[in-house]
Amino acid sequence: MTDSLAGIQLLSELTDEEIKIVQKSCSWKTYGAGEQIIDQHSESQDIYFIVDGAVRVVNYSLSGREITFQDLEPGGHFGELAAIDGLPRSASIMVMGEARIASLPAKQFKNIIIENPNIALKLMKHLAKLVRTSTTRIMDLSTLGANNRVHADVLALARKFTTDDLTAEIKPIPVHSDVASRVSTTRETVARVMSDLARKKIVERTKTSLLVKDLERLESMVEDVRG
Amino acid sequence: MTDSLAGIQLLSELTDEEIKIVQKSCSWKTYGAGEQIIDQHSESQDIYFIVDGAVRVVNYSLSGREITFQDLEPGGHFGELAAIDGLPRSASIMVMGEARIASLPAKQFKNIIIENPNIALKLMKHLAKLVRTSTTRIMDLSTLGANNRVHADVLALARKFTTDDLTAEIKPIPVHSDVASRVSTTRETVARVMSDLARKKIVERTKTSLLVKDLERLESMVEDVRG
DNA sequence: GATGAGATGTGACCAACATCACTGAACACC
DNA sequence: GGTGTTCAGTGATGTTGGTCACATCTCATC
Repeated sequence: MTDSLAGIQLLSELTDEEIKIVQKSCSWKTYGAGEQIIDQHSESQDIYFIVDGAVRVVNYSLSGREITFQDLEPGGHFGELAAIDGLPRSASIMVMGEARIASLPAKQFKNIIIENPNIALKLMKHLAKLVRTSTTRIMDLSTLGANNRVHADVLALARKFTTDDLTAEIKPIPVHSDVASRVSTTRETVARVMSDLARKKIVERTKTSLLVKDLERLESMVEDVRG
Repeated sequence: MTDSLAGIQLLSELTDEEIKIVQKSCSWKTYGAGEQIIDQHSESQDIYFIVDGAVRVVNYSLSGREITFQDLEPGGHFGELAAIDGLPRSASIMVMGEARIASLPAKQFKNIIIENPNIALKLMKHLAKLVRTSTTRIMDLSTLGANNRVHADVLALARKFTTDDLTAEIKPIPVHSDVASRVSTTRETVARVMSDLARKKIVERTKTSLLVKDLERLESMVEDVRG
């Protein structure tokens, strides 16, 4: 495997030359499934680039409940917050599957930002997006009931996998406890909502995928409440 | 009144000369109590600076419920998100009292950012802070019950007004419905929690202020659950 | 004071959901 | 083919807190 930052979206403005320089400043490491890359309360301030594999941004409450914030894919990055403001980590990062990760010290990252206004702007857009998604999540938590949040999550998944405009094939089948952790409810509630959606012929569980058979109806179930 | 941007934190790195130039590009306006400066679904992309007065960042659900995100003071700014990414507004802004506001078109704001890396960095820190506060709010909504969230809010207020380390005098007395809107619950629940805190001698309502008499106990009520 | 608009305090009621406790599937690995 | 592990489905039960419906209270204003 060739360790390259060529696919990192945040850095795509850099020239090949510049990328090579950054590459050399990075520490490279492969993490195994379930490993914790960043612990919520660690002091490090590096920024990390996902070259291969996927990671999950999570947080745990005292009671042990797990809250999922995002799943990140190759080309993405994490750890920007601490790199920018020097404060403790705002969340933990856990590896799903196996992942090849590059990390860069905050100082050098800041230099890149200062010297490349385009990257700075890109990073700002990225942060703005984070704020926006957080905002809608807060709205959802404040105004929707747990079942509606599950509906909304299934709908969001469906939109990523939509075949035509009426149906979608979500593959692989989402694990209930993952959904629960994304929308802040319990595994059981998710199971009940899924059963209910199946009973209403809105979704159908097959061997390998979750078919959304009536996208419209699902949409209306969410929009009736969310607006 | 002299219209000046001298007190705007985000722009404090600019020289007096530069500030004057920016000032001229701004539109200035005074808003009355209750006026809406930004409507959630408007298309504008200006950034706004609060010269005098205070504004509230809010959002309304379809069902009419009001969710408060932040209260902003003189020296602050809002509307950065749309100015940065060009997307629709993420929230509405309403004026409390009366306010003097300057607005600057996105394009010119972006120029400032590109030409002043320090300001860019400052803005990034600001965005990072927004993400962090959103994150803890999501955690609170996901893991704390409504009463605990009220406790947490009172505690946060108390910390802003702390006299010694044991007590605090919150002045003016927070309006219950405002608290409710900040922590996503109902006015009634806030009233009940406040009654309960008073019964336990943790707070005391006087003519003009809310005394927190046992800060420690309040802290432990929150930390037992939050961590 | 009289009148009215906000803001509060509290009881009664009920729906939504978390929790607990199992039973079953599905699938990998000896 | 047995055995362990992870995931899914579902009933019973209890709590939380939202909703409704009033009764006050406090001020400002005429």
